[in-house]
Amino acid sequence: MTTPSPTVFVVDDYAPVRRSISRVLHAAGFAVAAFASAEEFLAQYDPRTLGCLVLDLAMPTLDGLELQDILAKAGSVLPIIFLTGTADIPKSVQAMKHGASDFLTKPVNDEDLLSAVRVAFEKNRSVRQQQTELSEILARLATLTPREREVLEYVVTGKLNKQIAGDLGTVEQTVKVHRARVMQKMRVRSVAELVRLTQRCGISAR
Amino acid sequence: MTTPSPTVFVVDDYAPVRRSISRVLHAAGFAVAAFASAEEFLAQYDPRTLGCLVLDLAMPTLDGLELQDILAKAGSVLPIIFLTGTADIPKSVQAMKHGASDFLTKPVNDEDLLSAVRVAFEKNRSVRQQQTELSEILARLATLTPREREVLEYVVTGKLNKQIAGDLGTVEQTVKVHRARVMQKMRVRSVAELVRLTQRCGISAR
DNA sequence: TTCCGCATTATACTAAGGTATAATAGACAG
DNA sequence: CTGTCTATTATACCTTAGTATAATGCGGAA
Repeated sequence: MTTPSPTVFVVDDYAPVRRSISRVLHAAGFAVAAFASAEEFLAQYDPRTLGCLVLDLAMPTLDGLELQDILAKAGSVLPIIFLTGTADIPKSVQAMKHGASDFLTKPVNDEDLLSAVRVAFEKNRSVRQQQTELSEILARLATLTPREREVLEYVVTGKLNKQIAGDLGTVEQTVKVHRARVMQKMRVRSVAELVRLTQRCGISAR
Repeated sequence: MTTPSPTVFVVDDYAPVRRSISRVLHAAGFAVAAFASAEEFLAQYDPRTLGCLVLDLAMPTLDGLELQDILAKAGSVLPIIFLTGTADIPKSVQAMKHGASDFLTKPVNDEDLLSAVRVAFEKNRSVRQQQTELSEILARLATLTPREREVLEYVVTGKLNKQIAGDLGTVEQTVKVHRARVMQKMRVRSVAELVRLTQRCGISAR
């Protein structure tokens, strides 16, 4: 299993634009993969790939905004740089509201494009970093038994062992055992660290 | 000292637009304050006022984007809904990147405007809510002595009293005293709660 | 100088958390 | 049916944390 290398995906139905953009990006040292339609891109795209997407707004079948929607619903965090030849303000605003990294107009200035791509790469790197940390935490959480998980939630709200025991209808010693396993499985050595971890994944919202 | 009531601020250099927009908003039950220029608005605006700003993009002296900049630098969280008669994509994108709540085109549909204003009001309400909570926490932090503050930072990283004492070059009992005062002044009863509070204001970033 | 806030230290005790060891019991998979 | 996982409980002991009380020293403000 090969990990795909960071790539700029270019999706535009107009071949000269694809070529021109690909050339500029390639000359700047980026790996580029160009597609003539959103469908082609979706068929090829490996979500694990780092990078960003340079996306034409107006395309025949699936347009840019629709692809943005599809990717978002699929949980993608690939930053999108839109390109458009038409001056459609509402669409640019919608794209930005939905999290587009940037929105450029054709003909696009080379430096603007490269700068946008660099920003997008950095965003992607940072989001992936956070995702990695989050999934590490979730992996640890997954090793907890239901009871341990329950105890965890009480612990991070600052409850005492005896209170937890009372609420769970058991005794303090039982709670201590679960609690010790929680600390061990979550790989922390203090309640403070535990609270930090769990804060990052929405636990303990009470 | 009267607390200003939630208001839609309208800034547009063209009187008919001001009137038309004010009328629509007023009819929908919003308090409205209209200004013919960014300067006039700045002279009158009380940052404590809740609401939002409906702002014309192109104006003679200070334009919309510049006002957005000024407000942002002043720490304003007043949501801005831009209005524009021209189809300038780069400006719409810049406005959105800089945190505009929405960006509408003239002539603006009444329902679009009202809906944008409602969204902006809600954003403002929510941000203010968070600001209030944050300032409450900061107020408590401000009551800590330098030493207590120092101890706080160690506590929320999960350090033991003896470790803290060692690092601060003092003894455990001293740390206990400071620690007790910290818990009292921050009005929490467990380390978990303390970590929660401090997480919200950037403390303990180590 | 005197009062007060701050930091410090000490003694003493209580409460709570953490660890080790061991045993029991139900559920479920092989 | 047997072994493993999970949950439970108990005993015992040690480490930390929390609290109360008291006292000392320092530096700035009145």
